[in-house]
Amino acid sequence: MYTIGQVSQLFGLPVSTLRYYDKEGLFPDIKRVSGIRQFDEKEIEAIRVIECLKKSGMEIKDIKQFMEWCAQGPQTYVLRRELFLKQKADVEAEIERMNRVLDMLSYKCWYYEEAIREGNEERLQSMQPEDMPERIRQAYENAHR
Amino acid sequence: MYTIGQVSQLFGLPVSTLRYYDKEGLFPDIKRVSGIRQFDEKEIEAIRVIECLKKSGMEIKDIKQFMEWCAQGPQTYVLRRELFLKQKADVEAEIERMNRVLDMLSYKCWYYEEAIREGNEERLQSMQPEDMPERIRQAYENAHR
DNA sequence: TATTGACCTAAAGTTAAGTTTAGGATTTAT
DNA sequence: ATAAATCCTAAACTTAACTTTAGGTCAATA
Repeated sequence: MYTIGQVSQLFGLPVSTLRYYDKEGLFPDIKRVSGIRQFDEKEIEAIRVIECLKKSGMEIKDIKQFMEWCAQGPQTYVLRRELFLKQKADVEAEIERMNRVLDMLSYKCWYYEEAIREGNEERLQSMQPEDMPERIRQAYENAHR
Repeated sequence: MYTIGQVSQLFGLPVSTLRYYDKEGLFPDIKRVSGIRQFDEKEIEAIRVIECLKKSGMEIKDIKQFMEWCAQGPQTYVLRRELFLKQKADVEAEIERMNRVLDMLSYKCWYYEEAIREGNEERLQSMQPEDMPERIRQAYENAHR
């Protein structure tokens, strides 16, 4: 239903990336008409899943494994569910880590607001957590443990 | 106060990585005693910041730039604050994307639970969002827009 | 005293995920 | 019918962030 160029537009992915994915086996049974790839609904959903699994930290070769499981039918449902459960746990952990990063960034934003106001870091550098505003102290302590 | 090996233990970072960071200019005025690096509180906090900025998507060369600003004193406070504000916005956006990824993963977990229960994907593949359980429909639609 | 363990440098090697290049074939618009 | 746009492959190249290797110094222990 779509050419590689249309899919490229649709997802904002370079054509070369889509060809690379195909070469790596991520579209195991994509159709071709005189050599030209025909992306249909199956491949479109595959791309959504690829983007999702990539952002969840999976490598291309493992995504390929998943695509092969899909081609193998019902006997791999359990494996596929396990995979998604694991990625879900990984992403939840990653979001937690990102929230800690956010706490560090919030603390640093506050720190430089104060430094700008005061013209130096003297007071800030010798400040103990208990002397910080409550919100900042919590961010600081979360980021520093 | 710490040797490179102790810092390596403390942060779970390979010694080679710490040397690499130093070579890339991330510890601009680390002290040495007869060639051996002395990591003190300043470098320890630098490593926490490096980890934070790296996870927020910054490259080593830009982190180096930040370390140079720190060495330049109060005249770069504003630049440093801008930097942290930008990274904070980036991380907030990233967390939003990760929540969408999580929605896709939740949908897929549900999908395979059902597929396992039913032994095939017939019904699931022809299912419209309005026929999905509410929680799943929302995840599906958030992941597919 | 000799050997072990922790430190050092410089330079080469690795890895993943693309991207670019070179050389064609095919399709679409004029 | 011809020119421009879009498609194709294979292979070389790129980049960031490390990691490994080879060769060496130095301090404490057996």
